[in-house]
Amino acid sequence: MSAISVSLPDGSVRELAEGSSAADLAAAIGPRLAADAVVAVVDGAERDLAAPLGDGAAVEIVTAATERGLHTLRHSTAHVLAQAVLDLYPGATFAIGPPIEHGFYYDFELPDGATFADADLERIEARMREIIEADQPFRRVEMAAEDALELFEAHPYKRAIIEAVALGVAAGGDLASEASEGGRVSCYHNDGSDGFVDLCLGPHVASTGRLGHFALQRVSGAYWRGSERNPMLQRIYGTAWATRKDLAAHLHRLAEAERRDHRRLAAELDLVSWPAELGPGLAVWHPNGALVRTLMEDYSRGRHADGGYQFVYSPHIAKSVLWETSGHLDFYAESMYPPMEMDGTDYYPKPMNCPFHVMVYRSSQRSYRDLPMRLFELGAVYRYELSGAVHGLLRSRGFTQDDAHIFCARDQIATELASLLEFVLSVLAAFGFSEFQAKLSTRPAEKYVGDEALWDDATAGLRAALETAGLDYATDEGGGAFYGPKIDVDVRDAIGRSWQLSTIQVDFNLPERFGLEYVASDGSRPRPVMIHRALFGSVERFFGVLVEHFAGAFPAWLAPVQATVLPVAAAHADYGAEVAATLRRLGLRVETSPAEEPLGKRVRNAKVAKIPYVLVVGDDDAAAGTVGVNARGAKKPERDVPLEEFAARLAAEVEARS
RNA sequence: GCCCGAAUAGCUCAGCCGGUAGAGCGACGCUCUCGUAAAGCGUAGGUCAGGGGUUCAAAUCCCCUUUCGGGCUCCA
Repeated sequence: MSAISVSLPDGSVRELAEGSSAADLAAAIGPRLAADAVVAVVDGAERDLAAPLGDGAAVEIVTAATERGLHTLRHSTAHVLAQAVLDLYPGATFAIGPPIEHGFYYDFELPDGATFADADLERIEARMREIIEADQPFRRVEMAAEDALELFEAHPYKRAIIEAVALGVAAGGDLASEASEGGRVSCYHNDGSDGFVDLCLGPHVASTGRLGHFALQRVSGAYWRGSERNPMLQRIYGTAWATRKDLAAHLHRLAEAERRDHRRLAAELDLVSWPAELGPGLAVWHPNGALVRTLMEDYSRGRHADGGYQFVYSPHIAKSVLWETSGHLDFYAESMYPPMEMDGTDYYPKPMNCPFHVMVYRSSQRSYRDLPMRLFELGAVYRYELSGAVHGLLRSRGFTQDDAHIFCARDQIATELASLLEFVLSVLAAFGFSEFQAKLSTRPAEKYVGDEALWDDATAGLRAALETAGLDYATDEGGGAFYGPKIDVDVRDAIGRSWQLSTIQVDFNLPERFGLEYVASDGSRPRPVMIHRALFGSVERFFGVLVEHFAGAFPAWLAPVQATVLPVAAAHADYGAEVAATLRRLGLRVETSPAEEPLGKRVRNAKVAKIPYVLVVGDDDAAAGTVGVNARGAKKPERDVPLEEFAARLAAEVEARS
């Protein structure tokens, strides 16, 4: 028997018997690797472990410890889900079942339009565990597309995929992962099953026994190929991990996210509510929420004043002619509220503030000496969001943009962008965010306005700003809007979720449409460039993100109540009032709670309200001018802290915004 | 907008196969005056989201509407 040699990622070379597979290679390297192996990457392409290796191949054994391995694990688990559903629901057919972040899903169609209920998940999951227990091998078979069409005769969605990927019938791009190209497709049989076979490009784990740390999560509807013109399929979502521990950690993160849900905390902390009478996506702000919001806005205004911005205001509605000129009625109409007619003219609620700021710019002749001109407004906008898309403060129909528009000369773009990005990051950092991820979106291939040199300049400016800021960023080639390139900034919150907040967009379009110009030093009249910039994005959404980030425990500078004073008994009420008054004179937000309830109860109430400091005052304190300090998060309370010392400490904490 | 699910006291929820509404917390009142996460007793509070239908009888079954949740799509 002749031998083949293959190379490993570390550069070493191994001799194997001809016909050996990646699984054999893993076994030859060590039993641990053989057990952990999920798939192989052979000459750069993912392959099943069972696939025979060619002489001279470069082979990497992939374990579930890597993203790639996990991906396969999840993909294979999706197949097991499909097998379970087809077993349990006669007449069911299946569509696609890819791995996704943290898990997988599979889309099905049940006979006679039947649907899954949450209770079905238990039954399906039990069947999946039986399939995993049976340790069925995944066996790859390649065949001509025509044969596959016959094999999947009873499954119209599979047939559609085959036609799309192998026979050139137009289809959505994400389906390409489901089968191979060139008139041939691949399928995976589960040996030992009741003849289950799925159309799939692979690769898969060696057998179902390799799987197991998964949970089915929910069922929902999803359109075939994501288009609302297509039939609605039944989608089942699940999560799958390499180890029991990873699965438990993921489920714990989900529970933590639920605990932090801003809609729940908004009710518990009396911040915001959504009365049904207002309609979807429309909130009212209660005193506590409004106070936090005011503090956020005041801080933002202060920073903008320092940053050379000028404040402007604009109305909530404007005549249709404004939106015709701006182009919004052409490309944004479906997100706009319908017009209201008055005196024979249509007025539209504004979905954006930019045209108004353009009006401010255009209100008088501008000189190069006026540039860059930075206009800022906390502008309320209204957008028609699909009713099913509305979600608390994070997605609403009315919200307030912290919107700035910067008008500058072409040669000022780069410096302006650099200082702009630095400004954005510095303000976000003040709210407790330290991890950022940016995305640079460049010129679309087809439809765009402005000349290429201008795009190149602006894009280079954005890139330089990102690099100066030392920001981690990805480039979305061709992902920019038609009117200019942009940077989006995501922040990572306390439990690792990322939120898209800030955006910096260069715009060559509006200055053109509104015929903006300025008088240059040589007397010529060039067009200014406009930069749109939202920092919080939406004040409401940013507030919601903050609530979740802090789990409702706002830092002292933002907390609606910074300290609560609890007299031990009625006899200490006067001293308690004195303590509260002293702190209030320093501008601190302090409440007192009289001794009508037991102290333990009042401490509990303060803790539940997530108040940063609980101050307990009794005989000793009244005599010595001290307070007992029970700080949020501290292991045990401090006793006999001089009032001046505590006041200075809280004032310093507020000042430092820590 | 579409699919699935949900809506019972201010909040969290119980209420089975239809027989006519309950708890805990909260609020209010009285008692208790207390050194660090829930004192005791009492009172009020619900057209069971709204409307229609089936039935001797509907919180419960059916239809419509509204709002919410999870998705699809979209996005700040």
